[in-house]
Formats: sequence, C-alpha cells, structure tokens
Amino acid sequence: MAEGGGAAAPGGESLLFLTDEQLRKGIEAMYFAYRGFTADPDRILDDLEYGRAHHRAIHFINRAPGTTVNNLLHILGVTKQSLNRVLRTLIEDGLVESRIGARDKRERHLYLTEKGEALEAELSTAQRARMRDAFRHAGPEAVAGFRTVLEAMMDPDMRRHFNRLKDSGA
Amino acid sequence: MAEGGGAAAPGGESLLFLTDEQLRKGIEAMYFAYRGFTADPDRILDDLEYGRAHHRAIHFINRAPGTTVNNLLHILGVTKQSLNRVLRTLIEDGLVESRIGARDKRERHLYLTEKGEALEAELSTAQRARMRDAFRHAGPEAVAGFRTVLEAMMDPDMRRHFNRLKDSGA
DNA sequence: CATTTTATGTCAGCCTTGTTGACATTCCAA
DNA sequence: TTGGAATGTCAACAAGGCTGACATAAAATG
Repeated sequence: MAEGGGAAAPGGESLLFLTDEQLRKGIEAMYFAYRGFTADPDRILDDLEYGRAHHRAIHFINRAPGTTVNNLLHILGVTKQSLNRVLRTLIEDGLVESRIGARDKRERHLYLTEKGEALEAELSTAQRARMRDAFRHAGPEAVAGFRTVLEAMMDPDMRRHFNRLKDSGA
Repeated sequence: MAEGGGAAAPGGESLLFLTDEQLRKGIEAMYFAYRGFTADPDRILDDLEYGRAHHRAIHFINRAPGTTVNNLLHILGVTKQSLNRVLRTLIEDGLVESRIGARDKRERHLYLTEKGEALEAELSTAQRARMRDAFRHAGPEAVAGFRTVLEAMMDPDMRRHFNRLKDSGA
C-alpha cells in the first residue's frame, strides 16, 4: 500500500521484496516461529510450578552472573514488583542466590545455585536443540541473515543489552 | 556442551556456527526482536481497551476472511473460551461480524467490518513499518535467511497454517 | 427417526504475569 | 543531616491464558 507495487526501480535492489504481502508474511513468520521457540521450555516449566517469567530470569542471571536486580529489570522490561514476585519464589526454592553488594550494599547481586544451573541447563538444552535443528536445516548463510534481521528489528535499548551480552559471552 | 567445540570437521560446513554460544545468541536475538516486533501495535492497543489477543484475532480474520471460529482456534492455539471472550468484545464493538454458515449452520464465519479493517490497517501499518525498516537495513539475502530459519523453527502444525496463509495470499 | 457427534457459546473459577500506588528500609552522596 | 537511589513488600487490579460443566443447534450416522 505505502510502497506501491513497483519492483524493478533502477538502482533499487531493495524494493523488490518489500510488498505489503511480503511484510505480512514476515510478521506471520515471527508469530508462528516464536510459538515454536517457546514451546519446549514451556512444556518443561509446566511440570514444575514455574512460568515463562521464571525462565527469562534464570536465563539472564545465568548469562550475566552477579547482575543486579535493577539491571535485570531493564533487560526484562517489567516492573520491579513483577520481577520481585518471580525472584522471591526462585530464591525460596533455592534456585537463585541474592547477595548484598560489597561496594553498594543496597544492590542485590543475583547468582544461580547448583539447582538453578541444573534447571537452566535443562531449559536451555531443549531450546538450543530446536534452534540447532533450525540452524542446521537453514544453513550458515540463512543464519547470518536471520541474526541480521532480528537485530535490526530490536528497539535500540534492547539492541544495546543484546550486544552487551554478546560481548561478555564471546 | 552437547556439540563439543569442534569447528572445521571435514565435509561439514554446518558445524561452524552451532556452538552453544552461537545458539544462545540466537535465542536472545529472538527474545529481544520479538519485543520490538510487538511494541508498536501494543502501544496503539493500549490506548483502546484491547490487548495482543485482539490483535491476533483481527490479523488472522483479515488474512482469511470468512474463517470459522474453529479454524481460528487452531491457528491461534488457544481455548474456545479464551478466543470467545476476545471475539465477543470485538463483535460487540462492531469490529467483527459473525455470519452463520450457509452450508453448515453451526459454523460462524468471521469478517472484519469497515471499522475492524480500519483498526487492522492501523496496527498492520505500524508493524509493517518496523518490519520494512528491518528488511531494508538487512537486505534481501538476509531477509531470505530470516524467513528460512523462522520457518524451520515452527512446529509442523504451525508451519502448515503458515504455508496455507502464504498460498492464499500470493 | 433416534442418537451421537460437532461447532459454538457461556458461566464460573483459577493461575500467571503484567500493572499502579503506597510505604518502609537501607545507605550512598551532597 | 538530609535527599535521593535501590530495593523490598503489601494491596488491589486487569489481561488473557486455563479447566470443567452445561446448553443449543445442526449435521451425521445408526
């Protein structure tokens, strides 16, 4: 609609695939793929008494051990009350340890316990298995494109967080 | 962990990018990108009294006008009670019309009204704008890879629905 | 024709996970 | 010492999932 139907505009390799129809398919692909993306961990979490919110907390604590509550708040984009409810149960159940900051004693630094790491590994293994199959199926070039498009789709703040995690990990 | 660290195994172009670290980055990319993906429609929906569930219903009714409740149920993967709550408000508000089936009078066929189409267009325009920017930024080859990986990530049932919509649209 | 199955709607109640608002505590910093 | 930042907690609420039970109409099947 906004683009018109034009394709072979001179000098524009970039117009060919941007019809509304192509974009709609991209939108639907995101929707259906995300469902698959979360399906395996969700099944595991259902058996325990945890939800997706617990998974997210566990994931990012594992990726950035010692992160503060405030930092996690920004990464997850939820309210402290919402996160606190999740963290409380994880701490009570002995999956997460909350250590008072050494320099700034107001801060709480979060770590996974062995039990927490065990659950993280279980969830992560399931989710990585699907990602690995998809990556294998699609091939290296497709994977590079996948990553490029996803990164371009993020809000700038989230891209910042994403790249921080990227650097620390590699 | 499951893969080992090996890279240049002979004959395997497919092992190079499948380290756990690469897979974790793929997982995080999906998470952060999906947040961006839903952010713009969510902002619009907040102002009205609708949520993401309404958006999904509107989207797929628009894509497959005349679809039955049952079909929508399968596509969205929710219970009829959950969908019904959403559909009821959309029908009451005059965004969706429910017509009794001609051949099978038990079925309800769903259509967007003009008002419904207007909201669909507003939501879709916002979401497509982000998708378009991301696609432009990434380039055609990246977009192809994006689509390939996402399709490989879907559950088979969802891939079926995805491809049906694809065919009918093109 | 009688019965069963299917498609849909609806009521009630529960859970997770998000929200806002209010308030307490701790402690760094000016 | 006072202000503000980081954190925690209580309460109330809403969206949107879920299950179970039940009603109705119509199709399908015996």
